[in-house]
Amino acid sequence: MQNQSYHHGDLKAELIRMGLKLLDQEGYERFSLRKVAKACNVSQTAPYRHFKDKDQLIAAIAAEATKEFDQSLKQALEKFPDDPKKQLKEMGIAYVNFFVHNPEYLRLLFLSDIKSKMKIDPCLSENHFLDGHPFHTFFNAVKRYKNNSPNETMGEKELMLYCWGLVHGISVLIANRDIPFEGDYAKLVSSIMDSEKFLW
Amino acid sequence: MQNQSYHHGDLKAELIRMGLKLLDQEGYERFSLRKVAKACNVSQTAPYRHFKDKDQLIAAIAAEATKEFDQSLKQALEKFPDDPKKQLKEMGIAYVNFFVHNPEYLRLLFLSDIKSKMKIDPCLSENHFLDGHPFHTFFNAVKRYKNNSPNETMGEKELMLYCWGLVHGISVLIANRDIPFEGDYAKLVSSIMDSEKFLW
DNA sequence: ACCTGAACACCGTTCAAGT
DNA sequence: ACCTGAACACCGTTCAAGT
Repeated sequence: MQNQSYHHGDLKAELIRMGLKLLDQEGYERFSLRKVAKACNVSQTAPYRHFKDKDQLIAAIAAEATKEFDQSLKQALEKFPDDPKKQLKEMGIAYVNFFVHNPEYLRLLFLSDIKSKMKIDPCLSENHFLDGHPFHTFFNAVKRYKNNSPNETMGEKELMLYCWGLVHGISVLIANRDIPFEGDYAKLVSSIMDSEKFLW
Repeated sequence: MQNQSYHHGDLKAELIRMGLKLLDQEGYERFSLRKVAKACNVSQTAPYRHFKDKDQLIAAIAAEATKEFDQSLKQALEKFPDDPKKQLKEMGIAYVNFFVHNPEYLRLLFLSDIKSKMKIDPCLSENHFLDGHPFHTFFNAVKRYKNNSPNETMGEKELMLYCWGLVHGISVLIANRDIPFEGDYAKLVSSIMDSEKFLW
């Protein structure tokens, strides 16, 4: 497949791809630079030609995961192009589903000391408001809902914190198995999302 | 103060206390057994008399943090002994405040691989339903609210996931600075909690 | 420009040995 | 029973050296 990659300048992409894979398999806490290098069949110091340090590799991997995440959210929006409220609900469900199926991404994107890892890619860092960033995608959906719902009393920011906070919290609790309920989580979640009491 | 502790069997408590302090100062990712031992003026292997491995120390520290957390929640409940709805709201605010002021506890309690660290203390593990555990405290508050609100259409479990998820998500986003809003977070949060649209 | 191997400081953990 | 010191395997990172 990628037979022209080794020793040819594709190592950087290879490290990111392999890193993502190992991170998924072994978990964030057992992730190591040396393992990634070994898995790519290069020496332990080879990654330093492409990344300043371990944190920069992690940042690059996080940027990749962020891209996948953003795509999942956008995909959900497409289901109801004309109904901002349904869009918001569908996106919330997609949010939870994404992290339930990729629990290690939660640690990668939200729990690591990303502060120091943020400088490498526009997907991370303070430019949350650029297109391609989940925050941007999510916030836009919230704004469309707000503009379309004259009876909504909450402001955009409150709505954003409320909606994101809710789906994020639910994702963490379910993906991490911190909340000990047996049975069908999807049902629980969608029953929350469907409740007319809330904005959904 | 604790002059009779070294070489006297108090090392275990000392390790937990010092571990909590170092975890707060240096963060979960830079936490190390050897540093804790050195800070307690014992050799690097001394902790192994009291804990099977590093994870068991972390579990003991997490149990301590869990206790503090539970006390914060219970304290909030006492403000409105007769109003389950106000209690729930007040507890939600306390939840967010606790983690905003102890951001490292979020990593400790919810992001670490606690699965493997759970066997040491009743505060963790599957006995979420025992008294002394925040889950128990929170769930009871939800039940009281539900029993007192005949118009509430959501079931207990949905309410639990909804309430816990919401305050947890908000805690993570604010404590981690993942949501880039300038200004007064407390105001945003309490405006969400005060919204009559939601059960609060 | 890109990669390697030796080296250093720091980990977690085990084990034989001391009191 | 409780603690120490040497030792081992594994880290991240630096540096001189190879192509």
